[in-house]
Amino acid sequence: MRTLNHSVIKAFDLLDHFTQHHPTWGVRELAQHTGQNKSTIYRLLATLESLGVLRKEIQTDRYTLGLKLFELGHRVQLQQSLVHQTHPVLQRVAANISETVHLGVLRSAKVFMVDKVESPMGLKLSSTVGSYSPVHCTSLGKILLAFQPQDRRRQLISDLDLRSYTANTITRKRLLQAQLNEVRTQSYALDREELELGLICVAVPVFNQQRELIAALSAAGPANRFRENALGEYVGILQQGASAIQSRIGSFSLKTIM
Amino acid sequence: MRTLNHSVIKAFDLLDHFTQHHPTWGVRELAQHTGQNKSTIYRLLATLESLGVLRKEIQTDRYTLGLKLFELGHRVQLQQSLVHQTHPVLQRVAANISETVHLGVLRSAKVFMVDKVESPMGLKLSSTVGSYSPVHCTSLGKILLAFQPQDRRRQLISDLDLRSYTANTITRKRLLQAQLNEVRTQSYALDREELELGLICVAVPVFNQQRELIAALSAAGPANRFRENALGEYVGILQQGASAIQSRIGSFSLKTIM
DNA sequence: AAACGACGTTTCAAATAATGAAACACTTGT
DNA sequence: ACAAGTGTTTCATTATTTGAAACGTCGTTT
Repeated sequence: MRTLNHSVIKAFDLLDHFTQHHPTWGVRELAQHTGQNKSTIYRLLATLESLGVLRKEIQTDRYTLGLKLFELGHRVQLQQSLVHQTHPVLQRVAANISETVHLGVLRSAKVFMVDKVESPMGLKLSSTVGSYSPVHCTSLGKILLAFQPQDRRRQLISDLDLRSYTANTITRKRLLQAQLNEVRTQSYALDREELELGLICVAVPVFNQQRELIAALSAAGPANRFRENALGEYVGILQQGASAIQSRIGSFSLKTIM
Repeated sequence: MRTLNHSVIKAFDLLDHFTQHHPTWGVRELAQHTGQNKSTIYRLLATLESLGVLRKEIQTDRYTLGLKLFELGHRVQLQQSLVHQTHPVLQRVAANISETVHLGVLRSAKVFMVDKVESPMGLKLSSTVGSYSPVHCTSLGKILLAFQPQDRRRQLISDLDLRSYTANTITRKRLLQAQLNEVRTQSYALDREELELGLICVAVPVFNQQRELIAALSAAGPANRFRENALGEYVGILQQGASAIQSRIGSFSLKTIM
């Protein structure tokens, strides 16, 4: 049978607690939060620190993610042919559209940010490669849902938690379903301040040459800079980018990276 | 006493074998290379795969670094105020100088690439954030050595392995010593095809506001584009970037990230 | 000053999980 | 059909992880 190594699982479970939201942890705090014994947590944290995976702040005795993960994480990027191929396209799109551009894939029912290029403007969205966003209130997420095969889409939607972030967030599945149908026919998706007030995004699907959905490409910017009548133009630039990616990645499939 | 978790240490030791040079491993291969039992390796790899830390290629049954590390690695970057502060400066320098720009710090006697912005030119150096380079044959390395406190510098140099990469590589410690003295007086360092033929780099030191050496900033490009009489100009732009970083990072110290 | 509380750290016997040689299952090339 | 190469599973032996309690240290409160 498949007997996994529990210590290693525990270690990575601990690492997952170090989020953008909660970047530092003390021994007792983490022990209490995970329900484990504080000795165990202490030893695991000390081990991870000795490896450079965590770093202990000398003044506070609290732990943070360390450079070893930075190093390992960037080795992955290398081997990820996807990002390597798409980044130049994103740069061009960002330059043309003058807004922050993102590339996201679907991963465990969330939008996983694979790459971004920031807007040249002073006021811009500052987001995070490697982080997750909800699917139901982002343009990337709507694209990634809408172009899923029907049964997979149903499954995903039925498991969704339509948490509300702003007054504009879609919180009813029927409404989401309807909007996804619309997205599929018009081939682009919008997020009108549904995740954050003042933030508007437009996204289009990215297919490989077998016409399998690979990712979604979006532009995001402040609502007051968004010109309603220029929507067609935004979509056009994004679609141009999407097809540039398509011709670059060929028959690349998500199965080769996930 | 300090009793570390051996399983966790072993797991990260395995991860360190997945390098740019050798990105995939099979069970037996890795077992032989580490001198461990193949059952042990098998179970550790299976565990890491179940966590998304490794990914098993379905066709070959070989393992590669997975998206979980990509995710964790990018969480570190966030918390690393250094990169967050310096990236915009690097962008400006890269635009002004039209070459690939790097920011590196000294880590375990090697140059650790913290950030880069690629040249807008077609022909450019394609390097890797999160990787290590030798100190004795890179402009970044020479800066990071030259501006070390004297005793630390002696220690570092005495432990160095002056491996030869090209005919230009400095392989004698006396010569390196002499050049470092020169670097210190002129406040910039050169690498004239010492690591790779056809590649020339210029670097300057980056200090914090306490005048402690934090990092080195370099521009790298093809030798045939390097104009000898424009050296002063390159150095000027880099130094301008270095002082922009200095005023941004304030009293930031390497102790807070390493 | 002394007592307190909160923290990381260490101890040691008991409980548990990791180990490795061998057998197994499977694929690939001869 | 065979051989040689994979990854995978087994199970008794071995070594490690575990957790309650005690310890040392810091800053705050009495």
